Amino acid sequence: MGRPPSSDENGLKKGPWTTEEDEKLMSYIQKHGHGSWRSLPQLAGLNRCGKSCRLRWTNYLKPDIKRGKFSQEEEQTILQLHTVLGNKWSAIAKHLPGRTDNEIKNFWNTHLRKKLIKMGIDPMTHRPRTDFFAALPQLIALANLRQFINQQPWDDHTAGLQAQTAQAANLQYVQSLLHSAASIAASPTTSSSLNSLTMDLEQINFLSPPQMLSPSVLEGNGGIDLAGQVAQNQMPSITFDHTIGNINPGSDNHVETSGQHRSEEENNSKKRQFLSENSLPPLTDMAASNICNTISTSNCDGVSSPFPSWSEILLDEELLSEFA
DNA sequence: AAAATGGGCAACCGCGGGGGT
DNA sequence: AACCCCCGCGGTTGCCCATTT
Repeated sequence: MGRPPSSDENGLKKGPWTTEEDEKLMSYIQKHGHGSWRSLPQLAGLNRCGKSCRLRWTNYLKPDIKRGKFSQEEEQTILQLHTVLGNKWSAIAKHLPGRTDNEIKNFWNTHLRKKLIKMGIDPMTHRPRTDFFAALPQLIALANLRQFINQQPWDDHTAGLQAQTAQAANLQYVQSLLHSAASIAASPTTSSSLNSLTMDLEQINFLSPPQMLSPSVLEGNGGIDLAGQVAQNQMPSITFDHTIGNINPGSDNHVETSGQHRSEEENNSKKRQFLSENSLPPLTDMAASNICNTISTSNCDGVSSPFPSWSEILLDEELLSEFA
């Protein structure tokens, strides 16, 4: 597979095209049209197979081909169309004048796909990744960290740091669990998995607000006062506050004490609601509403939505840098 | 400064569909 | 109906260049 030697068994040239070859092909097609690709090379005086000529023409030499970086509008269009069409590059290319299927495919594989993966989104399903391997790095890091901590002869001065580090690792783990939970909540078939996840959350017994770990969080500056709570040997507890659709860690106003009687079912219901509210919208739905106007931010009715689309969020560089 | 690594892009390959005989 | 030819498509790979070590 891939690019073989520079000529095949018939002596036909392969590999990169020279300027001279390009000029021959261009001038021939401009004069005569391409006609039969099979017979074209001979007629044009090229030592190439017809297929190679066709590819060179359609992917590179055609006059209406737009070159250069993809605009944000084009990126959005590709993302939206990909949610509906999948890897139908030629179908996607029809909606992007001047772009070839090959160019779009390359752009997807080298940029957009990686962006989605970086954000924990499965590039094929456009949903948050739930597979074990997606969370593997966090799990390995957590395991290594635990081992490392256990091996260290901690003195008093470093005890706080140890606790903070352990908390940080736990936070990362919880975030990965939340990520999984969000997608599971979006799936109606996995209530048992949801239960096990919420149980996991209960066992860990604390978690961060849905923001990325930052020094300010660790220092309790605008986040949880982890160091303080650890120093007091307290664990912030989870509160599911659906009035703000968020988790409130540790705040006394929201802490559910064991004295407060709430049935298990009610708790589970609230957790499910939280997970559901915090899950990502199904991209296919977004696409279905946007597909009628692939570039505009308007809905099908022509009414502009006050909310950014999923793909718009994806393309927000500031937001992306937070995930980096 | 040199070597290693990674990313981006152009091009090739195999497969499948459509049309002609 | 069966076969062949041509074309288009999606997947994959090698080369080149930039960046990192």
